[in-house]
Amino acid sequence: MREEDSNWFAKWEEEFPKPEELMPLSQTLITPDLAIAFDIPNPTSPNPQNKQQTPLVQSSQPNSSAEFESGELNGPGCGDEPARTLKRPRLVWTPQLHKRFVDSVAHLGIKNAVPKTIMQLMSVDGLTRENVASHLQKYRLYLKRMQGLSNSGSGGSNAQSLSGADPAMDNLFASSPVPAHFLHPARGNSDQFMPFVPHHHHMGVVVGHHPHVQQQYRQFGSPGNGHFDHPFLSRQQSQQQVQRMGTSGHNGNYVEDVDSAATGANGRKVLTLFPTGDD
DNA sequence: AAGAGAATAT
DNA sequence: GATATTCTCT
Repeated sequence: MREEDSNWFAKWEEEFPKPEELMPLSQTLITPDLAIAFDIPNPTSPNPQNKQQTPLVQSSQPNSSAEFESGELNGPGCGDEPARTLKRPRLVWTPQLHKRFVDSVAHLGIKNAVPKTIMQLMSVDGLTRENVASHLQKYRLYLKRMQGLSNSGSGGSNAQSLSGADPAMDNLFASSPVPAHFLHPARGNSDQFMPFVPHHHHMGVVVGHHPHVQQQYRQFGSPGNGHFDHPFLSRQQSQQQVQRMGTSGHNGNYVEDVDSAATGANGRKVLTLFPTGDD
């Protein structure tokens, strides 16, 4: 069909931030606090940069980073558990994260859009299946609600301009467009499935205690590749080599999705990525 | 046994 | 209300 169909993933890929644009994320399996508590020297790089203690959260970049919000503190008394059993802070679904989520779901097709697959496609470090499952549950609710309200010839994809019956709009889900085919059930539509392409864009997952220090959480390079057993390829890829699939057609790709979500026709960039508290 | 989905809890 | 956790069913 159209080349859009054949290259959908290429275009989709372009939506993602390039490695350079991603947050510097230093590979930290152990939280700084934990490391200090155990007198473990920083296993990664010496990190000459002093991490900013400023409570400033998300504003430096349109980085696609998920944020965690730590509800409880793990005092120095309970620091004997491996990081594995440590309780994860609450995941905060930022518009970026959600965008990623929606994109994944959209491109997977409803059929394959199950938590595990979505999670893999999203390739967000630290994201768990339950995180996705939980979000998916809510997202489906949102879609369902929307279907119910928009059945009267919404004509377009902006079903949200119908009755003001979508309070969820101001929260999160409205921040990313819902693919049209989501709004009406799959009819006679052949299942479009695809082998997921593991992007090694690691979105940083940031954990915050309070409006205070943020720590970087673990980073999973779960490529989900089961067929990389080539004997001659012992440890082939670091996450620095970003293999673009033959999309070398154009290189002038620029991210515009998330950022231009609120970009008016004027071309003025209104940063509404996060609640800057300005509006 | 793993995982999806709904129900329930925090 | 948002996200996590538990439970049931496949």
